[in-house]
Amino acid sequence: MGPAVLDQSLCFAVYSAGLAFNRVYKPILEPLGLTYPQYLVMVALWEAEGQSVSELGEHLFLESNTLTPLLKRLEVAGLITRARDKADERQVRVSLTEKGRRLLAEAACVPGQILQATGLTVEQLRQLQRAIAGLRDNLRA
Amino acid sequence: MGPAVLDQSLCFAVYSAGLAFNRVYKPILEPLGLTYPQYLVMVALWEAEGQSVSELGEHLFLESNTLTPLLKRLEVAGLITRARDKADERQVRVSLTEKGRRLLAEAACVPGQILQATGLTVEQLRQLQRAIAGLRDNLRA
DNA sequence: TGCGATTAAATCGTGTGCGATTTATATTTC
DNA sequence: GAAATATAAATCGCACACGATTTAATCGCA
Repeated sequence: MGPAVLDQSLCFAVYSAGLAFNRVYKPILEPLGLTYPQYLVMVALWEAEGQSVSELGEHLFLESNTLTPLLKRLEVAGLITRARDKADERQVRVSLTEKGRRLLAEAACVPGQILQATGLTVEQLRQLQRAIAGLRDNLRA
Repeated sequence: MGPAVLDQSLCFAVYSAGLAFNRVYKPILEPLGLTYPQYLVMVALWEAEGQSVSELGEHLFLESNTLTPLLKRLEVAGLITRARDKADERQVRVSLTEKGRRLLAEAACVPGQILQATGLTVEQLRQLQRAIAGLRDNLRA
């Protein structure tokens, strides 16, 4: 191990950038009553309502052991409903409540605030996003 | 929210890449008996032994509420010792045990395995590391 | 010198992540 | 069509993260 190994490690950069993002999101999402993973679920549902737990998991790279408790908290918060699929009762369909739909308007300003905090231009951001998503896909392969 | 908002979001890319890294590290670190955050602490200590909890936290971007329990687990595992600083008893100095020092040899192959999993060249990796570390530093500013 | 302010860890409660297992439903296969 | 298999969620236990508070030691300054 040479000097400053951590400082030069890609995985640590990703890890610590994740922590930093979380800390930036926290005060922004707090007025909405959401944690960052909960916000991700809401974003996924604003895009496509009625997804099953597995489908949500495919989009978020999470499984039911993480999603089920999180979804229950969103349900308690009155933002979503969870109901067994009539055609296949193994699946649970997740839908938005009216309150959950209304939250979209309040959340509209979030991406802009985050963009500002990154200190990047839109073009830099797009490029970095692609590189990191590619890295993630490599890691998952 | 347009289509595939998540897929185009930088923060989600960082978040999901972090998850993916964690999953790659898990089976590699399991034989060493370490989690990824524990591995980071060990790397920091292999670089500089005798750091206080705060100093470790500055390197890892963590605080005592996270580090204290983690360090206690490393202590129980026999890899480190924790002792109050004689000159300033508020601080706790973290040192390696002989077992902790020996683990460095076993961990030597880890970075190579990770590099392989990223599917990147060393030069691509270095560039991406710099970009993400820069992003993190912007977010922390 | 003494006492209020500061600093360093630790503690506590909540919310993720995830491996392993369990439960319930659907599908396959004989 | 019944038993074996497969699939979807849920459950459980453990280890982070982190805001908020507490405890203990040191510092600062009148």
